[in-house]
Amino acid sequence: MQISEAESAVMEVLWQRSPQTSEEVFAALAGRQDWQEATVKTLLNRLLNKGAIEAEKDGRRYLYSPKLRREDWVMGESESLLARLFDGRVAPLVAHFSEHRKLSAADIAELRRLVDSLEGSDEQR
Amino acid sequence: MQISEAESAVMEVLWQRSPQTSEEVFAALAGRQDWQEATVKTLLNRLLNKGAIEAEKDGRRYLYSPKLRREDWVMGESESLLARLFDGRVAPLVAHFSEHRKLSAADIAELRRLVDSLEGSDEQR
DNA sequence: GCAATTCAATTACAAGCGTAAACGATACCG
DNA sequence: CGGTATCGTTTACGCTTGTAATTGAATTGC
Repeated sequence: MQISEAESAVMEVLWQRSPQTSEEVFAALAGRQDWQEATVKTLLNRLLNKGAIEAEKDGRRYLYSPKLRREDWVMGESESLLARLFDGRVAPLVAHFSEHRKLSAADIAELRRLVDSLEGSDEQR
Repeated sequence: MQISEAESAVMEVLWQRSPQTSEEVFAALAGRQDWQEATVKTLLNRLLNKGAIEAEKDGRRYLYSPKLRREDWVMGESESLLARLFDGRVAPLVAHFSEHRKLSAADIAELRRLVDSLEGSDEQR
């Protein structure tokens, strides 16, 4: 499921809360993206055709909800990036950030806590 | 500097070794991407226009070299993904992978080594 | 020197994307 | 009822991308 940049902004709104009408989505987007309402409608339609969202009729309007789960999308995007840039593994990405001094002490502490907890409940076989 | 998917395949070849002629790039790509030579030339030209590579005349042909550094490109792509999906931080990405059981024991060990070494030489202020 | 070859540069063309306006059906107000 | 507002649907349009073929300039083999 290929979601474009603009489409993903709409998805984020629906992931936050759903179902929503196109007008609500438009309102939620205002400020961040200053699109015309027509633009939002186009994006909702494209997402519908892709099967990323679904629409339920409510009187004369529609209520839109995600079908694609954010989890799955995030995982897909992440794995794709890791595959293309880091041989598919997470550690080299972390290493790359550290080599470029992009890790704060807080980041490192957070990573440590994570790693600690992972080593605790390991042995997944 | 925006590099498309197809263009990045060409960049990877040039990052591996440079300078190279268009024919060498084409040869290096064969198998992975089965493009016509014309396609490779188009991509080289687009990269030239974008300023991502440079060409040095060598008789009647050109030798192409990267101008954009892989490091910088990788960092840009990575930061963009983190910003869009993980609030700009690395740890949540790692957490997401672990929650979805995408981390092998080897990955975890590698992360631990990394974190250990980072905590050693810390205090960057 | 002229034909054939070889490069790079130009042009092509369909699909996807960002960004909308226009259209058409329906519902509501008076 | 008939005009008007309100939705969703269709159409639009320029830009990028993937994928090439064509053209034009230069070089090299006879």
